[in-house]
Amino acid sequence: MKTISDIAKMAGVAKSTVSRYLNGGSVSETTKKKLENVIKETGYIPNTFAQSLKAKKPNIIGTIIPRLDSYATTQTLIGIDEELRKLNHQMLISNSSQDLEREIENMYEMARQKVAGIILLATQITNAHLEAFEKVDIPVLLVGQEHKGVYSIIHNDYDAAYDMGKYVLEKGHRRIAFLGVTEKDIAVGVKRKAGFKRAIQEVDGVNVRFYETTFKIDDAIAISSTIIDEFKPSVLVCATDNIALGAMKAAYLKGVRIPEELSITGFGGYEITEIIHPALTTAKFYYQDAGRMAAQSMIQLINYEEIEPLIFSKYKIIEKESVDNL
Amino acid sequence: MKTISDIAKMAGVAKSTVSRYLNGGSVSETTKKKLENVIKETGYIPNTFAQSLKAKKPNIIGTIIPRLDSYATTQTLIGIDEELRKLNHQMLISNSSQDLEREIENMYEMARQKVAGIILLATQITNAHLEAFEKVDIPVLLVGQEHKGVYSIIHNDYDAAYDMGKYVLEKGHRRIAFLGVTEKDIAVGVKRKAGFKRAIQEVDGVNVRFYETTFKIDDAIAISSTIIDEFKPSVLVCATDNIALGAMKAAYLKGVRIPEELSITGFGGYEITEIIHPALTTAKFYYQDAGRMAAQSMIQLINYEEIEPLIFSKYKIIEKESVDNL
DNA sequence: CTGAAAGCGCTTACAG
DNA sequence: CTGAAAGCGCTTACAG
Repeated sequence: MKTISDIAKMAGVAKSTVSRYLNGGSVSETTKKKLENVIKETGYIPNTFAQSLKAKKPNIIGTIIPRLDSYATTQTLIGIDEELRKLNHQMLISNSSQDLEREIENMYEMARQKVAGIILLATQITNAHLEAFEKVDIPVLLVGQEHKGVYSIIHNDYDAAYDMGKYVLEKGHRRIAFLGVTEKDIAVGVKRKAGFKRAIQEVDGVNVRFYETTFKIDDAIAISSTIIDEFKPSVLVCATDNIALGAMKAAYLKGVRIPEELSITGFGGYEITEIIHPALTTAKFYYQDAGRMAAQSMIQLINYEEIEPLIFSKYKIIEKESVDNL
Repeated sequence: MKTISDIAKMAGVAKSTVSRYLNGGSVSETTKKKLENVIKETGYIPNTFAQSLKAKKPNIIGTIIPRLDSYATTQTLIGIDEELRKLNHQMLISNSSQDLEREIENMYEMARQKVAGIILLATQITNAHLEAFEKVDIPVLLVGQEHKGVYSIIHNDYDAAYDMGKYVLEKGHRRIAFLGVTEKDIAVGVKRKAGFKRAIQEVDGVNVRFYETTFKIDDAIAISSTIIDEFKPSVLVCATDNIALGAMKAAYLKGVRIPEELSITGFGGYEITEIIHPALTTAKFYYQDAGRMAAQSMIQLINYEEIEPLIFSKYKIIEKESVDNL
């Protein structure tokens, strides 16, 4: 691999001249031509490490994700990536495979690589996280979860769940199962349940039961099957679209018709929910938008601009065919 | 931000001693303790750029992807990421958003960032690609497409399509529509069609028509609807699972029952194909495996070991409910 | 075990 | 417009 010195030597000029040429400084036409040729011939590519060592502000934003095989994650990444590119910044992705320790390690690793800031698609915030936020000494922005003292962009889980609760009640459902996830996940496990609960509490005569599962479709299939047998709800409100897909599969396997015998709802608004039949009624979150907002906010943070500590991304109840009007 | 000099000064030792401590060299117990404390207090994080400038072999492998919102892509990435981690290497992802020029730029950008090698989840290989492969002067490995003179890992599209063709023929189908994609995509557009065609040619009395669509579900819905009206095939062989999902949606919208009135098959083996009903018969590709193989091959390449120029990833016809036995 | 020094490949004032 | 020199934050022989 050629270095700037090689190029300088070959062109018969000083390193600094090459550097100036590369960075658009003032260079005479003749040396410009010479350099152009030498660089083309050699296929010279500057070493970013050496550049960054001297350079001004780094322009790489680190994004840490819990997993890659999730619609919400990839959509958010697309939003971040596109917006950062517009703002002349680069995105570095690091996957922690749902391992909280690895997530922490990744933060330190990124700090070492001198990213300008870190966007964390968060699931849980532990003390080790808070300590890392302090130590890395660069802006950190959470997406999907909020935490006191940390800039956060969240989906409006509570309101969305409240609206979803109201919606199924309006459709006449009174025997309702809610299939949620662990409360360690504040956004999905706590907020969606709480918003839904509040809607239920505003109405009398509702028979509601709460269940818990994981984010995995297979687990959702299994427990949904049990719920259908045990409780026979008229509607099954699922905390994510994937859980809802599992519930639909369970219903199908048991020969229970949707929505005639069982209504099902989700949260997320994954593309697939519109393609399947019956299409799924769900609370759609705008992940790409949230990603774009995250990118913008991060750029503001690294420029020392003030931003809101807590930003809500919007949502919408998408009414499809999976809920029966009783 | 503290540097190694600051730490050295604070601990009253030389920079080299700090460096040795950090890299597990021999350091006395006392200075070890001292350093430990100073580093903990200051939250010192070494600058990777400076490290890499000196360092031996870089351990970052660049992966360039055409898009993020694709099951095949994310699964392949997971495989690469996991395997690289095992082999003590890091993955850097760069998304080209289906823009071939950006793909090329990303290659040069990665070379500049001194990645050890580049894994390209390829769609098309142009001359500009070949030129970039030369210039970056580091190992390049294609996944999903093959090209003479370039190390490639491909799914066995041809054989899979041949098997799929045989399968639908065995099920008694003789009025067959094949819904493919542009031939610019050698793997999906050319190979899957060619393998299928060969199977068809081995049997007499088959009425087959070939159609073309994009990778987008919406386009597949539209054209499938036309195919159903115009040609009334007994089976619609789709070049990807997403296209098949679109076809299923089209059938549903028209009230055509699957598989009784129309059989449908796909390629890919996306998770969702098992969840929907009827579950989709498809040629499953093992994307995570392919990703793992890519990671292993890349590590061999950067260590100057010999590898096969063309490696096939395996596949399997997954028989589900979407094909009728006539 | 420890330190002084050279060097990795760049950039950036500073002279000329 | 151009070059010599210092320096970015590390690592790595080489002495001691």
